[in-house]
Amino acid sequence: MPSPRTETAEQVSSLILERFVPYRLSVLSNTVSRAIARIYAERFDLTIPEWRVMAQLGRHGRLSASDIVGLTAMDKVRVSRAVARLVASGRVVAVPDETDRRRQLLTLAAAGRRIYREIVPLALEREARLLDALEPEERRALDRLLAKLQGQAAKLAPKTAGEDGEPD
Amino acid sequence: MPSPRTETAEQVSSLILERFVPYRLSVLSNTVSRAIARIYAERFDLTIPEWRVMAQLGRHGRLSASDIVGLTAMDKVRVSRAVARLVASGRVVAVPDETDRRRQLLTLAAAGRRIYREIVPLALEREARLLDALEPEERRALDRLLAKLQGQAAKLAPKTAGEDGEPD
DNA sequence: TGGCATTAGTTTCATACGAAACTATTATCT
DNA sequence: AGATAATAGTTTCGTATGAAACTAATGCCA
Repeated sequence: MPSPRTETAEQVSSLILERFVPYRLSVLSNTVSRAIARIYAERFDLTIPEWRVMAQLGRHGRLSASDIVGLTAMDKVRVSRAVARLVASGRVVAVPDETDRRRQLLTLAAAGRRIYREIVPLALEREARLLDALEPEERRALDRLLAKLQGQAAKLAPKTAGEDGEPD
Repeated sequence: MPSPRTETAEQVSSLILERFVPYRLSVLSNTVSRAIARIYAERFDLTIPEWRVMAQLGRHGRLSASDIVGLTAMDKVRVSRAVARLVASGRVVAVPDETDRRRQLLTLAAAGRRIYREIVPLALEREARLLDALEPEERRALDRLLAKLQGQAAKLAPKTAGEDGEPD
């Protein structure tokens, strides 16, 4: 492995895509996503946005859609659609908030809780297998790097400190 | 920052999305992507697949579409569409390969080379700004971690050791 | 109280995506 | 050579995406 082009922007005007961090992040993220999305899709007929909504409801109990927007870095359109499907499939219950009739309070239905309890260990196991490639110190380093990069990226990004989309 | 759940799969059946590495990778990748995609889109009316094709042609000179598939982790549908647009916009020239008439050999046209020379420094500058948040040793660590994780993720992934898609 | 700005959430619309099917050409096997 | 498999690349088709417009309810301020 040749020493990477890490010294700021030297090696002027030569760009090797395979070493370009945004590209590598994109490829990695998508490889990982596919591996994990299979669990949700094949075994539970869940999309990733649906899974994220369930994860938040499973952890926090009762939330409005906009709470979930704030928690998941998904935009409200995505959340709205995910919630609609979850309600349609009987995995989530929505009850109107009587103190603010624009809002609906969402909770996992029994079927949703059942699935949630099944998925969580599978998801954690996948994550563990991914991290198997790393030493313990490397995992801590990863944790720190992800946090730092996310903070920096948010500065460079436009309004929508978005989520899924197009990488590079 | 609480010590992360890195000890394999302890803390059983508790999943906090904000700490879940696949999720964090997804959010980061997409935040970075948006920041960078803006350059391509606003200033050059280029999509990311088009940019990737140009990056490979800019570096390697003359390639077939399937060469690019092999180099970019994009599937052939995406490459095909990107190439079609690049040819339509006069940025890439496609000439039939006389020794194998299924193939077309692609090169950057003059307009494509011009754009390529303009984009490369901008892309590298964005990358540099992202990495500004890291110390030099951290950048080296990032390089290593990305490589290791990509290797491991490829093992867990299905056939299509894909690219863009849906994260978590 | 009335009116204007906000917020919650949905719908519309144009675009991107990729699996699968398809066309055309080349490779391989007998 | 003739048939079958494999490869290059395109098209089809159903689905996902998000910006922008929209509906409905609430907040704010004079």
